[in-house]
Amino acid sequence: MWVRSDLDSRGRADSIKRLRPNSPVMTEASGDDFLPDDADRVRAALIEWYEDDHREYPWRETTDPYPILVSEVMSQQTQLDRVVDAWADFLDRWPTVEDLAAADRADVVGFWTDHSLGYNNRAKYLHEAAREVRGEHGGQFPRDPDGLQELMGVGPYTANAVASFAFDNGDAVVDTNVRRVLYRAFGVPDEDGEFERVAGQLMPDGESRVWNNAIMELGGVACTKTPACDGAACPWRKWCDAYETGDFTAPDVPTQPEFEGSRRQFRGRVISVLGDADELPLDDLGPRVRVDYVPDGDGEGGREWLRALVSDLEADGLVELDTRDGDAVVRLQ
DNA sequence: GTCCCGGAGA
DNA sequence: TCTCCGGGAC
Repeated sequence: MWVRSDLDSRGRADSIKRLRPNSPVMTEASGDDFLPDDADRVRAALIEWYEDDHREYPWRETTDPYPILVSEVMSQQTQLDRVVDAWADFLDRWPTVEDLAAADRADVVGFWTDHSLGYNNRAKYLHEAAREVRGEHGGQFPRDPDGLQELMGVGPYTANAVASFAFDNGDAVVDTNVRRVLYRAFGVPDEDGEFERVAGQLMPDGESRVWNNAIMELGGVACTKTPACDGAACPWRKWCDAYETGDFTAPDVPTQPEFEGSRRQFRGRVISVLGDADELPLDDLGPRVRVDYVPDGDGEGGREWLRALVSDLEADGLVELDTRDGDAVVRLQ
């Protein structure tokens, strides 16, 4: 059974908010929060899932902060595929932070341009950061997020990432992937510093390296904009609000496109989904067609909305809607 | 994601 | 003055 099937995530968010302001009985450790009661199982499940299998990137094989910083800066603007080559070339040319600090700015910017790494301001920042490490830190990177964040071009995100991956000494990383995961799984509201607060509470103490890798991997391969819960064997399915309700809305998932275009788009998606799943119940098809599918919803994105869409496709001779045994099953015609 | 700038409020 | 926040640029 669902541990929290009686709770509505938004209603819960509201009640939490009323309790929170400076309530003396509310402490970080009070446990009254968005997380399930068995949060330790949630943590263990994710780490196990990550360690069992994950994408491999060369910068995950080092704990040297310099190459890690380079990878983070590059990743902020470029698809990971392109970063892999550029990263290797960059380190080939400037193997250490001292080498980079000694380089001419124009060469670093030139490298950025030659490798199509986007806004060359980043190259400037990276070069400047290297000089700060040399000049203000004796050639050694700061080992904590606050120290790292003082480096040019290093904000809260990158500071935590480097502190985590290099020194296993970071706080919970909060990027759009993590926000999406927390919003969907536990109904964490998109307001104030709620993501940061809950993310920090969820992260196991002193395990920032594996944890931040794992939760970002989750958002990167399973809890994607169009979710792949089953395909990626998401370890949080039994705790996940969105998996339970079928509502995969998220802060970074664009809301409905123009009505006319959307209908055409959804028709196409139905066909595409059915293409690699021979037949699907209506409610399984729904979430794959639109992330904000809610079976019980009565308007756009509800079961009846989907049934109507499928009926049109059936009339066009594209799909088959089989309602013989109680629930409707859709397949390609 | 980070920086910078301009406006609002203390 | 100084800090916080939104908005835009890179």
